[in-house]
Amino acid sequence: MQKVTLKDIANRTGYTINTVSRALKNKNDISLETRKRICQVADEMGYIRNSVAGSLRTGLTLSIGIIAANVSNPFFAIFSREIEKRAYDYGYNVIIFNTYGEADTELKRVKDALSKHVDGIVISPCEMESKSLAYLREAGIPFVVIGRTHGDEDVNYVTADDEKGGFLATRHLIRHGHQKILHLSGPRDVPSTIYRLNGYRKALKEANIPYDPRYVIEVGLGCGQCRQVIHQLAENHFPFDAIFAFNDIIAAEAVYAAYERGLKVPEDFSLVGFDNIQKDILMSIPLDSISTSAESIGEKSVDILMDNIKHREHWAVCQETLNVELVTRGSVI
Amino acid sequence: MQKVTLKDIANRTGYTINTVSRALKNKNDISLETRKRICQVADEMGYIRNSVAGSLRTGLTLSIGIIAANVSNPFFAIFSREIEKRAYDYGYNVIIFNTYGEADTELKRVKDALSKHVDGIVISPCEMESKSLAYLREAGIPFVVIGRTHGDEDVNYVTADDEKGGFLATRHLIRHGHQKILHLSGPRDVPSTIYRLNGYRKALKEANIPYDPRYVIEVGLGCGQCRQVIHQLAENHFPFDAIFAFNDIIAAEAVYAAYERGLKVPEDFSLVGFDNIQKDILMSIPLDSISTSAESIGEKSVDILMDNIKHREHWAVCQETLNVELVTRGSVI
DNA sequence: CTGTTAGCGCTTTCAC
DNA sequence: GTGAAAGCGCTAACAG
Repeated sequence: MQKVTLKDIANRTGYTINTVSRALKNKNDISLETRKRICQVADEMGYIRNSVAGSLRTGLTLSIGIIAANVSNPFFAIFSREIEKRAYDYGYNVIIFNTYGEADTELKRVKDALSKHVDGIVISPCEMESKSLAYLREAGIPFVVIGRTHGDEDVNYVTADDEKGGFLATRHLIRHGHQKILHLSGPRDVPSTIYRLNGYRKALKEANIPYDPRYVIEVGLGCGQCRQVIHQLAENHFPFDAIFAFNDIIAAEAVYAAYERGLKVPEDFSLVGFDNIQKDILMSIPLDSISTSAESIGEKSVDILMDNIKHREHWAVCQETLNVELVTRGSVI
Repeated sequence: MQKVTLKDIANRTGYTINTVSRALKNKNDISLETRKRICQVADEMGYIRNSVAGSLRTGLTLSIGIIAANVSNPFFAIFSREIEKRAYDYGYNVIIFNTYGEADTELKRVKDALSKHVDGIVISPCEMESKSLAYLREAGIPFVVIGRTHGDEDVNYVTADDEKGGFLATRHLIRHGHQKILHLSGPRDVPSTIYRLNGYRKALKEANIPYDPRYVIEVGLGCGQCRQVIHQLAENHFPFDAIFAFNDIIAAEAVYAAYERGLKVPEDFSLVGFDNIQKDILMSIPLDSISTSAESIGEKSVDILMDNIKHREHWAVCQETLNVELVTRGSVI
């Protein structure tokens, strides 16, 4: 099928291209009658606006990019969904760019996104001091960093209140009488790791439980790393009666590993995760977790981006730490 | 920062826009020296190609659309990742469009995608007789339907060998001595549902186990529906010693529900799922499942699309049923 | 109310 | 080897 353009409609109706364009936009400097006629003909001819041409003209593509490690990771999957949905409400599309946690790939993908002229970018950088962020600042495109705070005063970010989350999770375990609480911590260089750990320590302190560094174990985010850790602990008969995991994915892995050794949650140990992915994805066992309470990170990111795009030249920086709350399902007894 | 265009580079180097364009494309009708010089200057000036302009000119956007119910569903999350990765290898980007299983939304999103001038579309239609598909055919854009076969001879599709999968899953359970095998079946109007059920029946027949329709229960794909079913069965003391679930997500939900009633997998019943999402996402318990054996559905879809795009005017239709195999992890004893 | 004109940034064809 | 010119389809500014 031939593509129908404004020109075709113009030829058919006898109006000029410009009039057709304005009529289809429902501008009221075109008579109602003409508008109706033109819209009808456009419809008949199966006209679909070529937004590539429009974008070239207006300088806006009405699309944003998501740059993250891997959209098949449930956290990012949910995140992408949230973003796509919110963006849609603003009339925006979403292009996904997976970095697989590689800095080089990340930079390439940032350039790809820029080349596609996305109007804004949501990025979860794979490194703290990321070249990509410097690049994005240079480029002068609106972007929001998510999941990790950022030193610079002039970079947008959205993150959950990690310290409070860590505190709530740990206090929850303590209140159920647990004392030997393992913290399966995230990668050292991720800010959230530090904050969640701080929350953990704060809760211990509040309960006068001495902090024992052997109970904090760093777990890579790669698949299978947590499993090893659990197996090793079991091997050594390391005593613990509860786990606070850096996130729900690590928690799930802990359950899996425990299962392999004949340990059950919550009978053999209680467990709390983080991110509450279970609000969107069923996880085969109930898992207590920490969730942002009002808006989600994805939604907030889009709101910021849209604000920035609207105030093209001088936008306001927004650094948001979202409130969190505990969600209980029964993995703590 | 001001956007750098070919014109800027032309001004700076003294060459014409055209020469710059050709030089950056490394065309060999430009002298090597000039090419080097121009590329260097482009680099210095931080030039990023405006692919919107290029697309308008060439008619190709180098992006494809994924239209599916919901990318936060693990199956589609993995699927999107596969597609994004493969597309990237071809120099393509991916735009996501969530339909939330609503036919109206789906059609809108198809039009959005067409408006964005994607070069091709991978779609998992929410209805069997989808208006969207008719629309896509009209539009003459390459598209691949996934996950469900399609009556029309001239529509591309990729699907797993559902019947074989259903057969392998059920035979696996039978071989472990199970006789009272529940099949948590998918929605009636999804072709895969029928095929997987056929496989189930075939395996029963092979083992001379009479088919009992009470053992096939249709479960909606919405969250929580499977849970109800399991609870009801438990309430009624309906006897079963194994479950073959339509997919891994339903399987996960079954585990969850069973857990709530104090039943464990595999001690209290064995369980097999479908899609093997666990190859990418950890599921807290080991789950036997059915997987496509060589290429994945996502990869194959992209390959087909790229072939269609290349042979712009008269492409070959490709209807592919991918071979499947059983993956065991210990949820069947 | 509608038409005219110009141009977004790139690629392609053809000429020199 | 390089330049000149045209045009992809749309929109914005201005004219009438």
